[in-house]
Amino acid sequence: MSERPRYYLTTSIAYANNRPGLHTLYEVIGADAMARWHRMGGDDTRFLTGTDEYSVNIATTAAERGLAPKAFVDEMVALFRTADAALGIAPDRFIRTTDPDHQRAVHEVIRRCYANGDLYPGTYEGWYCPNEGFRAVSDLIEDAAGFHCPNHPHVTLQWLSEQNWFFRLSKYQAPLERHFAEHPDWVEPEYRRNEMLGFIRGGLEDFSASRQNATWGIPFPILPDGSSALRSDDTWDPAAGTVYVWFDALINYITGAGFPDDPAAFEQWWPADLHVIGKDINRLHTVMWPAMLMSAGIALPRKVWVHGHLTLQGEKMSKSRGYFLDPMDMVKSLGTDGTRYVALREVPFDRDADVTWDSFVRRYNADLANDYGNLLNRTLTMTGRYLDGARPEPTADGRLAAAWPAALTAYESAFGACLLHDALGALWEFVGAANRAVDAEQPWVLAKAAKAGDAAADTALRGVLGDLLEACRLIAFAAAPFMPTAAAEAAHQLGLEYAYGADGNGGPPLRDLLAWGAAPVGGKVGTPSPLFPRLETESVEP
RNA sequence: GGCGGAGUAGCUCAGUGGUAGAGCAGGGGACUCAUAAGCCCUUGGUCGGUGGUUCAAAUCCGCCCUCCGCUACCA
Repeated sequence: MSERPRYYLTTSIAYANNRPGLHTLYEVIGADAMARWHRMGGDDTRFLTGTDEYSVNIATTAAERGLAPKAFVDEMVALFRTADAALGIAPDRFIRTTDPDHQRAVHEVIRRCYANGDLYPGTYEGWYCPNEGFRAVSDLIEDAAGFHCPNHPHVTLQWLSEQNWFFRLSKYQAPLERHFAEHPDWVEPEYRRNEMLGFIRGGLEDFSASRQNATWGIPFPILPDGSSALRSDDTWDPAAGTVYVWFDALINYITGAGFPDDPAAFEQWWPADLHVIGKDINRLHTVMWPAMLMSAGIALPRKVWVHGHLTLQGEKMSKSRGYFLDPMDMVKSLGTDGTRYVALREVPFDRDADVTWDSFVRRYNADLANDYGNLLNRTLTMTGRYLDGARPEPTADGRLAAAWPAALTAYESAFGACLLHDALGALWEFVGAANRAVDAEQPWVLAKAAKAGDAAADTALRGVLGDLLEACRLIAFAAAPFMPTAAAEAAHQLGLEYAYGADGNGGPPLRDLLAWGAAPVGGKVGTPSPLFPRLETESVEP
């Protein structure tokens, strides 16, 4: 087993009922950048993402399209995988809840919870909207005619009851409160933690862990009398019902770590260091999931990070209503790295943000084309023209050498706090410093004097260009978790080796490369070519 | 309704007692290595409203207005 520190992080699994939008993949891009940061940093890293594929809704949607549920989700999952690839997302495993090992994991968790007395047969009753399923009374509209679903006001609601297995969440109120108290930063940002703590303190009800009549789901492995639902012909008795999606979906995180098939792997990877999730599923991850794990006797994840949502022109993204950004279209216009950058720079990772296509293009042009890409381009052009491409060494006492340590510290600190937008902001402060240094030092003036025989000017010129090349190198490598392809290309143009693989593994510990002056001595720079071509707003449409 | 958060320049936000800030967008300028990019300067705000505390309030307190989050069986 490896001696390196290990790091296991996950995204939530995407509901495979439609093709993916940027609002869904935003989280995966962020987690992928984090995974790369750890891989490049030398950690033994495992990054899990995937799809949530069961549920009554998916079975219904599949039927509407005339497909078997599995054929339908296969189609959706292919779209997710294509989009992931286009965005440069490199999971160590793409998990699907329809994977066979996930069913084994779910069954094992259920057996453990049952053995612990936390699963019992009961009856669930409530208002049922044929289009949306059971609805909380607080979500319904009440008028003289009775209750109505807010989204389907003309559909008659039914009062239904069904026989379900229940999970004894009520038993875990005190243990959860204790866990929140003893691990104050286990849910972040803090306001998200407080919301859930408030929810827990308000009292917890048991929740359904199975559905009686849903067939598209993992078979529930236990019959109401406690006997196994596995029949002699090796099939599961449908009378036991299926596992409720929200009970099975969360378990993917341990399936993906090797539970229960590979105890050695599970020992290595669990507990997860980080679950990256969206605010809409906070309760599932920070109330239900830890209770399930406690019941099954499994350690709790170390941290849950709750990011915000993207809205498009003030509207919740929704494909059917036209408020939708297709990541594939973005990649077409902004490139893989451009899309990753603007998504993570323009949307604060700790709260909601409204985005527009224009805001992305503006950000791309300002930060990538104008500031960073142009910095690299002008630096390389001057090195080629004034020094015949020979790469001079950076100085130890220039203004950029002095500015770098603080920039790196701010970058790492924001990254460690999951504030990815702030990390990029800190790095781009340094990009600005490098651009200001060009104008302050005026290498073209130095070059003219050097050509006329001024030895001091020649020394100064080499120092300035050495510093600028070093700044470009540091920016490229530091930004590599966000923009891996551009980092490799920038290194190539700088005449430097880029030893990391496509997923960020391999290569030296990134921290070693991020020291001022860590560049190899000597050599020549390559041919400059615009890294991020400038976009004209008018000619680019999503 | 309850609990929590927020309202500051066109946009996104920083600023917790001492004469209003940043980035982007807009305007002007000098330069020229560069992706007509970069750099310098600059327009622009009764800091949601109102009443108080204080020598002094965006900043503290009261009330009001607006917006947002959480408030369990879609996930």
